[in-house]
Amino acid sequence: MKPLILLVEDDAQIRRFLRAALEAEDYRLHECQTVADAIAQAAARQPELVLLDLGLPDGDGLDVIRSIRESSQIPILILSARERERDKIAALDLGADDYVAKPFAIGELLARIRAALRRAAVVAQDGAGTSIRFGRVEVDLEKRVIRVDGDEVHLTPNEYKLLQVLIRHAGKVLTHRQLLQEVWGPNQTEQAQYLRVYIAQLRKKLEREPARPRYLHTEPGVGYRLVTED
Amino acid sequence: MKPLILLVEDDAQIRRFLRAALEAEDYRLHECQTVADAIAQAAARQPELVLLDLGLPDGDGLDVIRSIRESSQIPILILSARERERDKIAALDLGADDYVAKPFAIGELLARIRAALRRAAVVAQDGAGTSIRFGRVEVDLEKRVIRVDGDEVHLTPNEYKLLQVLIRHAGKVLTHRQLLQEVWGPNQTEQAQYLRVYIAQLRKKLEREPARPRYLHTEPGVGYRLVTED
DNA sequence: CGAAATCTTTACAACTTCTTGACGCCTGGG
DNA sequence: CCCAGGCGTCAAGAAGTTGTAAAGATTTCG
Repeated sequence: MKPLILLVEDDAQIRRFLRAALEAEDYRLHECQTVADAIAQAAARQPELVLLDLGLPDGDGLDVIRSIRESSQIPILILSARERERDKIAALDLGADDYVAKPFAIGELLARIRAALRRAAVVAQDGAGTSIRFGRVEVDLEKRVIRVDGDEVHLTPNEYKLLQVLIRHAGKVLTHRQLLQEVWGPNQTEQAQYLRVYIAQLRKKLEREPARPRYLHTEPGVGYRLVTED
Repeated sequence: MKPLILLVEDDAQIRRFLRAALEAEDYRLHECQTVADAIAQAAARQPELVLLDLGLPDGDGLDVIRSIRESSQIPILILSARERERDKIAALDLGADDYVAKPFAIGELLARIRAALRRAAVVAQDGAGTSIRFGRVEVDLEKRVIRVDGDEVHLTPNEYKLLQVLIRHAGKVLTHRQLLQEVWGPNQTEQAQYLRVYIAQLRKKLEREPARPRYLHTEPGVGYRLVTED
Protein backbone atom coordinates (compact mmCIF):
# COMPACT_ATOMS: atom_id res chain seq x y z
CA MET A 1 0.00 0.00 0.00
CA LYS A 2 1.21 3.47 -0.86
CA PRO A 3 2.38 5.79 1.93
CA LEU A 4 0.03 8.16 3.74
CA ILE A 5 0.87 11.84 3.32
CA LEU A 6 -0.40 14.57 5.60
CA LEU A 7 -0.94 17.75 3.60
CA VAL A 8 -1.06 20.93 5.66
CA GLU A 9 -2.12 23.85 3.47
CA ASP A 10 -4.70 26.59 3.93
CA ASP A 11 -4.99 27.77 0.33
CA ALA A 12 -7.85 25.80 -1.20
CA GLN A 13 -6.58 26.18 -4.72
CA ILE A 14 -3.12 24.84 -4.02
CA ARG A 15 -4.67 22.08 -1.94
CA ARG A 16 -6.83 20.96 -4.82
CA PHE A 17 -3.88 21.03 -7.17
CA LEU A 18 -1.69 18.99 -4.84
CA ARG A 19 -4.46 16.54 -4.07
CA ALA A 20 -4.84 15.79 -7.77
CA ALA A 21 -1.09 15.33 -8.27
CA LEU A 22 -0.59 13.17 -5.20
CA GLU A 23 -3.60 10.98 -5.82
CA ALA A 24 -2.47 10.48 -9.41
CA GLU A 25 0.65 8.90 -7.84
CA ASP A 26 -1.58 6.75 -5.65
CA TYR A 27 -0.46 8.25 -2.38
CA ARG A 28 -3.03 8.12 0.37
CA LEU A 29 -3.77 11.61 1.55
CA HIS A 30 -5.05 13.44 4.58
CA GLU A 31 -5.54 17.19 4.51
CA CYS A 32 -5.72 19.88 7.15
CA GLN A 33 -5.47 23.65 7.31
CA THR A 34 -4.38 24.81 10.73
CA VAL A 35 -1.41 24.45 13.05
CA ALA A 36 -3.53 22.90 15.77
CA ASP A 37 -5.10 20.41 13.43
CA ALA A 38 -1.77 19.52 11.84
CA ILE A 39 -0.26 18.69 15.19
CA ALA A 40 -3.26 16.61 16.19
CA GLN A 41 -3.51 14.74 12.90
CA ALA A 42 0.21 14.02 12.71
CA ALA A 43 -0.01 12.34 16.09
CA ALA A 44 -3.28 10.54 15.43
CA ARG A 45 -2.80 9.23 11.91
CA GLN A 46 0.91 8.48 11.87
CA PRO A 47 1.50 9.59 8.30
CA GLU A 48 4.66 8.51 6.49
CA LEU A 49 5.39 12.06 5.31
CA VAL A 50 4.21 15.59 6.04
CA LEU A 51 3.87 18.30 3.41
CA LEU A 52 3.73 21.52 5.36
CA ASP A 53 2.89 25.05 4.30
CA LEU A 54 4.40 27.52 6.75
CA GLY A 55 1.91 30.33 6.16
CA LEU A 56 -1.00 29.10 8.21
CA PRO A 57 -3.75 31.34 9.59
CA ASP A 58 -3.71 30.31 13.26
CA GLY A 59 -0.05 30.33 14.18
CA ASP A 60 3.53 29.56 13.24
CA GLY A 61 4.04 26.54 11.02
CA LEU A 62 7.41 26.00 12.68
CA ASP A 63 5.49 24.80 15.74
CA VAL A 64 4.26 21.87 13.69
CA ILE A 65 7.87 20.84 12.99
CA ARG A 66 8.78 21.20 16.65
CA SER A 67 5.83 19.14 17.76
CA ILE A 68 6.38 16.31 15.30
CA ARG A 69 10.10 16.14 15.98
CA GLU A 70 9.48 15.62 19.67
CA SER A 71 8.30 12.12 18.95
CA SER A 72 9.06 11.14 15.39
CA GLN A 73 11.61 11.20 12.60
CA ILE A 74 9.18 11.05 9.67
CA PRO A 75 10.11 13.24 6.71
CA ILE A 76 8.75 16.79 6.74
CA LEU A 77 8.80 18.78 3.50
CA ILE A 78 8.23 22.49 3.80
CA LEU A 79 6.25 24.19 1.08
CA SER A 80 6.34 27.91 1.47
CA ALA A 81 5.99 31.26 -0.17
CA ARG A 82 8.46 32.70 2.30
CA GLU A 83 11.57 33.03 0.22
CA ARG A 84 13.81 34.60 2.81
CA GLU A 85 16.92 32.61 3.51
CA ARG A 86 16.56 32.81 7.26
CA ASP A 87 13.11 31.22 7.10
CA LYS A 88 14.56 28.27 5.22
CA ILE A 89 17.43 27.94 7.65
CA ALA A 90 15.11 28.08 10.63
CA ALA A 91 12.84 25.37 9.25
CA LEU A 92 15.71 23.07 8.25
CA ASP A 93 17.46 23.50 11.57
CA LEU A 94 14.27 22.66 13.41
CA GLY A 95 14.28 19.30 11.70
CA ALA A 96 12.56 19.75 8.36
CA ASP A 97 13.92 17.50 5.63
CA ASP A 98 13.50 19.77 2.65
CA TYR A 99 12.24 23.21 1.71
CA VAL A 100 10.52 23.92 -1.57
CA ALA A 101 9.66 27.51 -2.46
CA LYS A 102 6.36 28.46 -4.06
CA PRO A 103 5.70 28.52 -6.86
CA PHE A 104 7.09 25.05 -7.34
CA ALA A 105 7.35 22.62 -10.24
CA ILE A 106 5.14 19.65 -9.47
CA GLY A 107 7.52 17.10 -11.00
CA GLU A 108 10.37 18.31 -8.82
CA LEU A 109 8.19 18.27 -5.74
CA LEU A 110 7.14 14.69 -6.43
CA ALA A 111 10.78 13.72 -6.93
CA ARG A 112 11.68 15.31 -3.59
CA ILE A 113 8.83 13.42 -1.95
CA ARG A 114 10.12 10.17 -3.44
CA ALA A 115 13.64 10.95 -2.22
CA ALA A 116 12.41 11.65 1.30
CA LEU A 117 10.28 8.50 1.42
CA ARG A 118 13.14 6.40 0.05
CA ARG A 119 15.44 7.60 2.81
CA ALA A 120 12.81 6.91 5.44
CA ALA A 121 12.28 3.44 4.01
CA VAL A 122 15.97 2.61 4.45
CA VAL A 123 15.65 3.30 8.16
CA ALA A 124 12.38 1.43 8.56
CA GLN A 125 13.27 -1.71 6.64
CA ASP A 126 16.39 -2.42 8.66
CA GLY A 127 14.38 -4.72 10.87
CA ALA A 128 11.68 -5.86 8.46
CA GLY A 129 13.30 -8.24 6.03
CA THR A 130 11.47 -9.25 2.88
CA SER A 131 10.41 -12.70 3.86
CA ILE A 132 8.09 -15.28 2.34
CA ARG A 133 6.24 -18.15 3.97
CA PHE A 134 4.55 -21.25 2.70
CA GLY A 135 3.39 -23.81 5.22
CA ARG A 136 6.18 -24.50 7.65
CA VAL A 137 8.83 -23.03 5.35
CA GLU A 138 10.08 -19.50 5.83
CA VAL A 139 12.44 -17.84 3.37
CA ASP A 140 14.18 -14.59 4.27
CA LEU A 141 15.36 -13.26 0.94
CA GLU A 142 17.14 -10.33 2.54
CA LYS A 143 19.23 -12.43 4.88
CA ARG A 144 19.36 -15.47 2.60
CA VAL A 145 18.23 -17.70 5.42
CA ILE A 146 15.71 -20.55 5.22
CA ARG A 147 13.83 -21.98 8.16
CA VAL A 148 11.64 -25.08 8.33
CA ASP A 149 9.53 -25.37 11.45
CA GLY A 150 11.70 -22.60 12.85
CA ASP A 151 14.94 -24.52 12.34
CA GLU A 152 17.54 -23.16 10.01
CA VAL A 153 18.15 -25.25 6.91
CA HIS A 154 21.26 -24.91 4.80
CA LEU A 155 20.93 -24.66 1.02
CA THR A 156 23.79 -24.81 -1.47
CA PRO A 157 24.12 -21.97 -3.99
CA ASN A 158 22.31 -23.84 -6.78
CA GLU A 159 19.58 -25.08 -4.48
CA TYR A 160 18.99 -21.54 -3.30
CA LYS A 161 19.00 -20.09 -6.79
CA LEU A 162 16.46 -22.66 -7.91
CA LEU A 163 14.21 -21.95 -4.94
CA GLN A 164 14.51 -18.22 -5.58
CA VAL A 165 13.31 -18.63 -9.16
CA LEU A 166 10.40 -20.77 -8.04
CA ILE A 167 9.47 -18.23 -5.38
CA ARG A 168 9.67 -15.35 -7.79
CA HIS A 169 7.09 -17.08 -9.95
CA ALA A 170 5.19 -18.78 -7.14
CA GLY A 171 2.04 -20.53 -8.31
CA LYS A 172 3.08 -20.56 -11.95
CA VAL A 173 4.34 -23.56 -13.87
CA LEU A 174 7.93 -23.06 -14.93
CA THR A 175 9.24 -25.17 -17.79
CA HIS A 176 12.45 -27.14 -17.52
CA ARG A 177 13.95 -24.75 -19.99
CA GLN A 178 13.04 -21.64 -17.99
CA LEU A 179 14.40 -23.05 -14.75
CA LEU A 180 17.63 -24.28 -16.30
CA GLN A 181 18.10 -20.98 -18.05
CA GLU A 182 17.76 -18.98 -14.84
CA VAL A 183 19.87 -21.18 -12.60
CA TRP A 184 22.50 -22.72 -14.87
CA GLY A 185 22.57 -20.12 -17.62
CA PRO A 186 21.67 -20.21 -21.28
CA ASN A 187 24.09 -22.99 -22.24
CA GLN A 188 22.62 -25.73 -20.08
CA THR A 189 18.99 -25.71 -21.09
CA GLU A 190 18.98 -29.40 -22.09
CA GLN A 191 20.17 -30.84 -18.79
CA ALA A 192 16.82 -31.68 -17.25
CA GLN A 193 18.56 -34.21 -15.04
CA TYR A 194 20.04 -31.31 -13.05
CA LEU A 195 16.51 -30.30 -12.18
CA ARG A 196 15.54 -33.77 -11.02
CA VAL A 197 18.52 -33.93 -8.74
CA TYR A 198 18.12 -30.45 -7.30
CA ILE A 199 14.35 -30.58 -6.93
CA ALA A 200 14.82 -33.84 -5.07
CA GLN A 201 17.34 -32.18 -2.77
CA LEU A 202 15.04 -29.24 -2.11
CA ARG A 203 12.19 -31.61 -1.32
CA LYS A 204 14.36 -33.57 1.07
CA LYS A 205 15.21 -30.35 2.88
CA LEU A 206 11.84 -28.54 2.78
CA GLU A 207 9.07 -31.12 2.56
CA ARG A 208 7.79 -33.27 5.39
CA GLU A 209 7.17 -36.17 2.97
CA PRO A 210 9.54 -35.70 0.04
CA ALA A 211 7.82 -38.47 -1.85
CA ARG A 212 4.46 -36.67 -1.69
CA PRO A 213 5.41 -33.02 -2.04
CA ARG A 214 3.04 -30.29 -0.84
CA TYR A 215 4.99 -27.32 -2.18
CA LEU A 216 7.29 -28.45 -4.97
CA HIS A 217 4.90 -29.94 -7.50
CA THR A 218 5.93 -31.77 -10.65
CA GLU A 219 4.06 -30.94 -13.84
CA PRO A 220 4.88 -34.05 -15.88
CA GLY A 221 6.37 -33.35 -19.24
CA VAL A 222 6.42 -29.62 -18.59
CA GLY A 223 8.28 -28.51 -15.52
CA TYR A 224 7.77 -27.64 -11.87
CA ARG A 225 5.63 -25.36 -9.80
CA LEU A 226 5.84 -23.96 -6.30
CA VAL A 227 2.50 -24.02 -4.50
CA THR A 228 2.37 -21.57 -1.62
CA GLU A 229 -1.23 -22.04 -0.52
CA ASP A 230 -3.48 -25.00 0.21
CA MET B 1 35.40 15.29 15.31
CA LYS B 2 33.43 17.09 12.63
CA PRO B 3 32.21 15.15 9.60
CA LEU B 4 34.29 14.73 6.46
CA ILE B 5 32.75 16.26 3.35
CA LEU B 6 33.79 15.35 -0.18
CA LEU B 7 33.48 18.40 -2.40
CA VAL B 8 33.29 17.64 -6.11
CA GLU B 9 33.50 20.88 -8.09
CA ASP B 10 35.57 21.88 -11.09
CA ASP B 11 35.17 25.65 -10.85
CA ALA B 12 38.13 26.91 -8.81
CA GLN B 13 36.36 30.05 -7.71
CA ILE B 14 33.31 28.28 -6.30
CA ARG B 15 35.60 25.71 -4.73
CA ARG B 16 37.53 28.37 -2.90
CA PHE B 17 34.33 29.99 -1.72
CA LEU B 18 32.87 26.72 -0.46
CA ARG B 19 36.12 25.70 1.17
CA ALA B 20 36.13 28.89 3.19
CA ALA B 21 32.52 28.49 4.23
CA LEU B 22 32.82 24.81 5.14
CA GLU B 23 36.06 25.20 7.01
CA ALA B 24 34.57 28.08 8.95
CA GLU B 25 32.04 25.52 10.19
CA ASP B 26 34.92 23.17 11.09
CA TYR B 27 33.97 20.48 8.61
CA ARG B 28 36.85 18.37 7.39
CA LEU B 29 37.09 18.65 3.65
CA HIS B 30 38.42 16.74 0.69
CA GLU B 31 38.19 18.23 -2.80
CA CYS B 32 38.22 16.78 -6.26
CA GLN B 33 37.29 17.90 -9.75
CA THR B 34 36.49 14.93 -11.97
CA VAL B 35 33.95 12.12 -12.13
CA ALA B 36 36.63 9.44 -11.96
CA ASP B 37 38.33 11.05 -8.99
CA ALA B 38 35.03 11.56 -7.18
CA ILE B 39 34.12 7.88 -7.46
CA ALA B 40 37.56 6.79 -6.30
CA GLN B 41 37.72 9.24 -3.39
CA ALA B 42 34.20 8.48 -2.21
CA ALA B 43 35.13 4.82 -1.92
CA ALA B 44 38.57 5.39 -0.44
CA ARG B 45 37.89 8.12 2.12
CA GLN B 46 34.39 7.20 3.23
CA PRO B 47 33.16 10.76 3.63
CA GLU B 48 30.05 11.47 5.67
CA LEU B 49 28.54 13.65 2.94
CA VAL B 50 29.16 14.43 -0.72
CA LEU B 51 28.65 17.87 -2.26
CA LEU B 52 28.46 17.23 -5.96
CA ASP B 53 28.52 19.59 -8.91
CA LEU B 54 26.90 17.90 -11.89
CA GLY B 55 28.73 19.86 -14.58
CA LEU B 56 32.08 18.13 -14.52
CA PRO B 57 34.55 18.18 -17.40
CA ASP B 58 35.16 14.45 -17.82
CA GLY B 59 31.71 12.88 -17.78
CA ASP B 60 28.25 12.78 -16.29
CA GLY B 61 27.98 13.68 -12.63
CA LEU B 62 25.02 11.33 -12.33
CA ASP B 63 27.49 8.45 -12.62
CA VAL B 64 28.96 9.54 -9.31
CA ILE B 65 25.55 9.17 -7.66
CA ARG B 66 25.06 5.74 -9.23
CA SER B 67 28.46 4.55 -8.13
CA ILE B 68 28.12 5.73 -4.54
CA ARG B 69 24.61 4.34 -4.18
CA GLU B 70 25.82 0.87 -5.14
CA SER B 71 27.48 0.55 -1.81
CA SER B 72 26.46 3.36 0.50
CA GLN B 73 23.61 5.48 1.79
CA ILE B 74 25.61 8.58 2.70
CA PRO B 75 23.92 11.88 1.91
CA ILE B 76 24.60 13.36 -1.54
CA LEU B 77 23.77 17.02 -2.14
CA ILE B 78 23.68 18.16 -5.73
CA LEU B 79 24.96 21.61 -6.50
CA SER B 80 24.24 22.54 -10.05
CA ALA B 81 23.74 25.29 -12.57
CA ARG B 82 21.38 23.02 -14.48
CA GLU B 83 18.02 24.46 -13.60
CA ARG B 84 15.82 22.22 -15.73
CA GLU B 85 13.26 20.29 -13.79
CA ARG B 86 14.09 16.99 -15.41
CA ASP B 87 17.72 17.23 -14.33
CA LYS B 88 16.59 17.67 -10.76
CA ILE B 89 14.17 14.76 -10.99
CA ALA B 90 16.80 12.50 -12.54
CA ALA B 91 19.33 13.27 -9.81
CA LEU B 92 16.84 12.86 -6.97
CA ASP B 93 15.48 9.61 -8.35
CA LEU B 94 18.98 8.21 -8.69
CA GLY B 95 19.40 8.62 -4.96
CA ALA B 96 20.53 12.18 -4.37
CA ASP B 97 19.25 13.66 -1.12
CA ASP B 98 18.89 17.28 -2.15
CA TYR B 99 19.34 19.54 -5.12
CA VAL B 100 20.47 23.14 -4.77
CA ALA B 101 20.55 25.37 -7.82
CA LYS B 102 23.40 27.79 -8.49
CA PRO B 103 23.66 30.52 -7.58
CA PHE B 104 22.89 29.51 -4.03
CA ALA B 105 22.70 31.26 -0.71
CA ILE B 106 25.48 29.95 1.47
CA GLY B 107 23.43 30.03 4.66
CA GLU B 108 20.73 27.91 3.11
CA LEU B 109 23.26 25.48 1.71
CA LEU B 110 24.84 25.07 5.12
CA ALA B 111 21.41 24.49 6.66
CA ARG B 112 20.68 21.83 4.07
CA ILE B 113 24.01 20.18 4.84
CA ARG B 114 23.16 20.19 8.54
CA ALA B 115 19.74 18.69 7.79
CA ALA B 116 21.25 15.92 5.67
CA LEU B 117 23.91 15.09 8.25
CA ARG B 118 21.35 15.07 11.05
CA ARG B 119 19.22 12.54 9.16
CA ALA B 120 22.23 10.39 8.39
CA ALA B 121 23.17 10.40 12.05
CA VAL B 122 19.77 9.00 12.96
CA VAL B 123 20.27 6.16 10.48
CA ALA B 124 23.84 5.49 11.55
CA GLN B 125 23.14 5.26 15.23
CA ASP B 126 20.33 2.79 14.56
CA GLY B 127 22.91 0.17 13.69
CA ALA B 128 25.56 1.45 16.08
CA GLY B 129 24.11 0.58 19.43
CA THR B 130 27.15 1.19 21.54
CA SER B 131 27.55 -2.40 22.59
CA ILE B 132 26.62 -5.78 21.19
CA ARG B 133 26.77 -9.26 22.66
CA PHE B 134 26.68 -12.70 21.18
CA GLY B 135 27.42 -15.64 23.41
CA ARG B 136 30.58 -14.98 25.35
CA VAL B 137 31.67 -12.20 23.00
CA GLU B 138 31.05 -8.56 23.86
CA VAL B 139 31.80 -5.75 21.43
CA ASP B 140 31.82 -2.12 22.54
CA LEU B 141 31.57 -0.24 19.27
CA GLU B 142 31.98 3.11 20.98
CA LYS B 143 35.21 2.29 22.75
CA ARG B 144 36.34 -0.18 20.09
CA VAL B 145 36.95 -2.83 22.70
CA ILE B 146 36.24 -6.56 22.37
CA ARG B 147 35.91 -8.92 25.30
CA VAL B 148 35.64 -12.69 25.26
CA ASP B 149 34.55 -14.24 28.56
CA GLY B 150 35.27 -10.83 30.05
CA ASP B 151 38.88 -10.79 28.88
CA GLU B 152 39.91 -8.07 26.51
CA VAL B 153 40.99 -9.33 23.09
CA HIS B 154 43.08 -7.31 20.67
CA LEU B 155 42.01 -7.08 17.02
CA THR B 156 44.06 -5.60 14.19
CA PRO B 157 42.45 -2.79 12.14
CA ASN B 158 41.29 -5.09 9.33
CA GLU B 159 40.01 -7.72 11.71
CA TYR B 160 37.98 -5.06 13.48
CA LYS B 161 36.60 -3.57 10.29
CA LEU B 162 35.52 -6.99 9.10
CA LEU B 163 33.82 -7.74 12.41
CA GLN B 164 32.11 -4.35 12.31
CA VAL B 165 30.63 -5.03 8.90
CA LEU B 166 29.42 -8.45 10.02
CA ILE B 167 27.88 -6.94 13.14
CA ARG B 168 26.18 -4.16 11.21
CA HIS B 169 24.41 -6.83 9.16
CA ALA B 170 24.15 -9.46 11.87
CA GLY B 171 22.15 -12.50 10.85
CA LYS B 172 22.45 -11.72 7.17
CA VAL B 173 24.59 -13.58 4.67
CA LEU B 174 27.13 -11.19 3.24
CA THR B 175 28.74 -12.11 -0.05
CA HIS B 176 32.49 -12.17 -0.48
CA ARG B 177 32.13 -9.17 -2.73
CA GLN B 178 30.19 -7.11 -0.18
CA LEU B 179 32.64 -7.86 2.59
CA LEU B 180 35.71 -7.14 0.49
CA GLN B 181 34.15 -3.96 -0.79
CA GLU B 182 33.46 -2.65 2.70
CA VAL B 183 36.76 -3.63 4.27
CA TRP B 184 39.31 -3.44 1.47
CA GLY B 185 37.55 -1.04 -0.89
CA PRO B 186 36.13 -1.40 -4.36
CA ASN B 187 39.39 -2.43 -6.06
CA GLN B 188 39.94 -5.63 -4.11
CA THR B 189 36.66 -7.38 -4.63
CA GLU B 190 38.31 -10.46 -6.16
CA GLN B 191 40.65 -11.27 -3.28
CA ALA B 192 38.47 -13.79 -1.48
CA GLN B 193 41.60 -15.26 0.08
CA TYR B 194 41.88 -12.18 2.30
CA LEU B 195 38.54 -13.12 3.76
CA ARG B 196 39.60 -16.69 4.47
CA VAL B 197 42.66 -15.50 6.29
CA TYR B 198 40.88 -12.83 8.33
CA ILE B 199 37.82 -14.91 9.12
CA ALA B 200 40.19 -17.60 10.37
CA GLN B 201 41.93 -15.06 12.57
CA LEU B 202 38.67 -13.75 13.97
CA ARG B 203 37.55 -17.28 14.72
CA LYS B 204 40.79 -18.04 16.49
CA LYS B 205 40.25 -14.98 18.67
CA LEU B 206 36.48 -15.16 19.24
CA GLU B 207 35.35 -18.77 18.97
CA ARG B 208 35.83 -21.46 21.57
CA GLU B 209 36.30 -24.08 18.83
CA PRO B 210 37.55 -22.25 15.75
CA ALA B 211 37.12 -25.40 13.67
CA ARG B 212 33.42 -25.57 14.53
CA PRO B 213 32.34 -21.94 14.65
CA ARG B 214 29.18 -20.92 16.50
CA TYR B 215 29.13 -17.28 15.43
CA LEU B 216 31.12 -16.82 12.26
CA HIS B 217 29.36 -19.13 9.85
CA THR B 218 30.57 -19.97 6.35
CA GLU B 219 28.04 -20.06 3.53
CA PRO B 220 30.03 -22.01 0.97
CA GLY B 221 30.06 -20.47 -2.46
CA VAL B 222 28.37 -17.33 -1.16
CA GLY B 223 30.01 -15.62 1.77
CA TYR B 224 29.87 -15.40 5.55
CA ARG B 225 27.32 -14.65 8.21
CA LEU B 226 27.42 -13.61 11.85
CA VAL B 227 24.93 -15.55 13.93
CA THR B 228 24.10 -13.77 17.17
CA GLU B 229 21.44 -16.13 18.52
CA ASP B 230 21.11 -19.87 18.99
C1' DC C 1 67.22 3.07 12.07
C1' DG C 2 65.46 -1.23 13.97
C1' DA C 3 61.88 -4.00 16.03
C1' DA C 4 57.24 -5.19 16.18
C1' DA C 5 52.94 -5.49 14.23
C1' DT C 6 50.24 -6.06 10.39
C1' DC C 7 49.18 -7.18 5.75
C1' DT C 8 49.74 -10.00 1.64
C1' DT C 9 50.81 -14.11 -0.66
C1' DT C 10 51.73 -19.01 -1.20
C1' DA C 11 51.03 -23.84 -0.67
C1' DC C 12 48.41 -27.61 0.47
C1' DA C 13 45.10 -30.35 3.12
C1' DA C 14 40.26 -30.73 4.15
C1' DC C 15 35.91 -30.05 2.83
C1' DT C 16 31.62 -28.89 0.07
C1' DT C 17 29.26 -28.79 -4.01
C1' DC C 18 28.45 -30.15 -8.70
C1' DT C 19 28.08 -33.38 -12.27
C1' DT C 20 27.29 -37.69 -13.98
C1' DG C 21 25.74 -42.43 -14.68
C1' DA C 22 23.20 -46.30 -12.93
C1' DC C 23 19.04 -48.07 -11.57
C1' DG C 24 14.20 -48.59 -10.18
C1' DC C 25 9.55 -46.86 -10.20
C1' DC C 26 5.41 -45.30 -12.25
C1' DT C 27 2.24 -44.34 -16.08
C1' DG C 28 0.04 -44.97 -20.28
C1' DG C 29 -0.08 -47.13 -24.82
C1' DG C 30 0.56 -51.03 -27.72
C1' DC D 1 1.56 -58.13 -20.19
C1' DC D 2 5.47 -55.60 -21.70
C1' DC D 3 7.73 -51.71 -23.12
C1' DA D 4 9.11 -46.75 -23.57
C1' DG D 5 9.75 -42.52 -21.65
C1' DG D 6 9.85 -39.45 -17.94
C1' DC D 7 10.84 -39.01 -13.16
C1' DG D 8 13.07 -39.80 -8.52
C1' DT D 9 16.94 -41.56 -5.95
C1' DC D 10 21.51 -42.68 -4.86
C1' DA D 11 26.29 -42.39 -4.75
C1' DA D 12 30.99 -41.90 -6.64
C1' DG D 13 34.35 -39.07 -8.53
C1' DA D 14 35.47 -34.44 -10.43
C1' DA D 15 35.70 -29.82 -9.74
C1' DG D 16 35.85 -26.13 -7.11
C1' DT D 17 36.08 -23.72 -2.27
C1' DT D 18 37.58 -23.08 2.18
C1' DG D 19 40.75 -23.46 6.34
C1' DT D 20 45.30 -23.14 8.05
C1' DA D 21 50.02 -22.30 8.76
C1' DA D 22 53.78 -19.91 7.62
C1' DA D 23 56.94 -17.12 4.88
C1' DG D 24 57.83 -12.73 2.72
C1' DA D 25 56.55 -7.70 2.23
C1' DT D 26 55.13 -3.62 4.08
C1' DT D 27 53.85 -0.39 7.49
C1' DT D 28 53.99 1.58 12.05
C1' DC D 29 56.12 3.29 15.90
C1' DG D 30 59.58 4.01 19.30
